[in-house]
Amino acid sequence: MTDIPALKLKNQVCHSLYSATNALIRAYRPVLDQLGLTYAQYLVMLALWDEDTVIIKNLVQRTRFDAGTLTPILKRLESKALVTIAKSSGDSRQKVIVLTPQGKDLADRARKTPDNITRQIAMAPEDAQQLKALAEQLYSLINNNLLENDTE
Amino acid sequence: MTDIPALKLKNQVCHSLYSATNALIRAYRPVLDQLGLTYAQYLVMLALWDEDTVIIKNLVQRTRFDAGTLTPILKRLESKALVTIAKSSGDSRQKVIVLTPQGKDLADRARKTPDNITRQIAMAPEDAQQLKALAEQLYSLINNNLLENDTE
DNA sequence: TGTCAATGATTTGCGCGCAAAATATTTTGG
DNA sequence: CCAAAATATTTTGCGCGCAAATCATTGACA
Repeated sequence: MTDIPALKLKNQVCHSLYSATNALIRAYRPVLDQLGLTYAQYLVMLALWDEDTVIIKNLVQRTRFDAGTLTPILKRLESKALVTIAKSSGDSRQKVIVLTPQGKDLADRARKTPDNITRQIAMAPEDAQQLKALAEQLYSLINNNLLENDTE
Repeated sequence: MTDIPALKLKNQVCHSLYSATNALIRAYRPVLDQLGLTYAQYLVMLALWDEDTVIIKNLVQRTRFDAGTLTPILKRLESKALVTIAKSSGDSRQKVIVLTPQGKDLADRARKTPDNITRQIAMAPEDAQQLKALAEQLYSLINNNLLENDTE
């Protein structure tokens, strides 16, 4: 129909990226179901297993989630008794997120998740690493370039 | 805290992919706003500009969207008068999606969108192509391998 | 030919993802 | 000190994304 190559769905990097990401999230679902976590909740828990007792702003930076997205995710993690959410004693605008003992214990049960997924998908490790590097590059380019346009 | 390298957020391909994809969608938003389209609606329109007068199942295959996701998207495109949705005269389980004249005209206004985004982000073309290829590979691996596990 | 499985699409319910607006608290500059 | 700007978080509203259930229609086949 429309013969503009630039408009062909097959030529869109964004479509490949989008469908691959969604497929990957679907692949994680049955595995994460066993932990009682959604994909987004899993990423937040990964961040907290790296370092907890942090304020939400810190999680926004490390997870790259929107604050408005994070608030309800943290509430769900709290209702599953994986974290506590408390006002900071210093700056009371801030809230401090701390893992509960159950939240810490879940790390043991989650230990095999990455290998599990990796084995199922069976992408060559060097390809996976390259994909990660290129995705990181894209993320940086978008943020840096959009930042420039804002401040100019 | 948890010193299991496999569980470190920094080591997760999925996190890089996820945040890059979301960043890319955010980058498209202001551009697509001018066309009155969301990102998902844009992908569906791209598919229809390639080939319209197709049934929904055909769009499910080409866009890689879930049918339950596509139904409301198509309704919104219909309410914007970009497509018509009609029962198939042959098999009346099927619905036929056809671009309206406005829907076709929008292709002209969308013509510069891909270049626009490409220039803004300024990723090296060979990197973008490699990213696309790796994302396609991941998509295929997930679908093929999960298919195998189902039929075994 | 009537029943039963298969197929195409819709609905339901829940959890994001995020822009924009609102709220509460702290910081800053006069 | 105090008003105004800045900061941290929450709320609101809309549009996905998708599993599961449902509905309508068609196909298969005994």
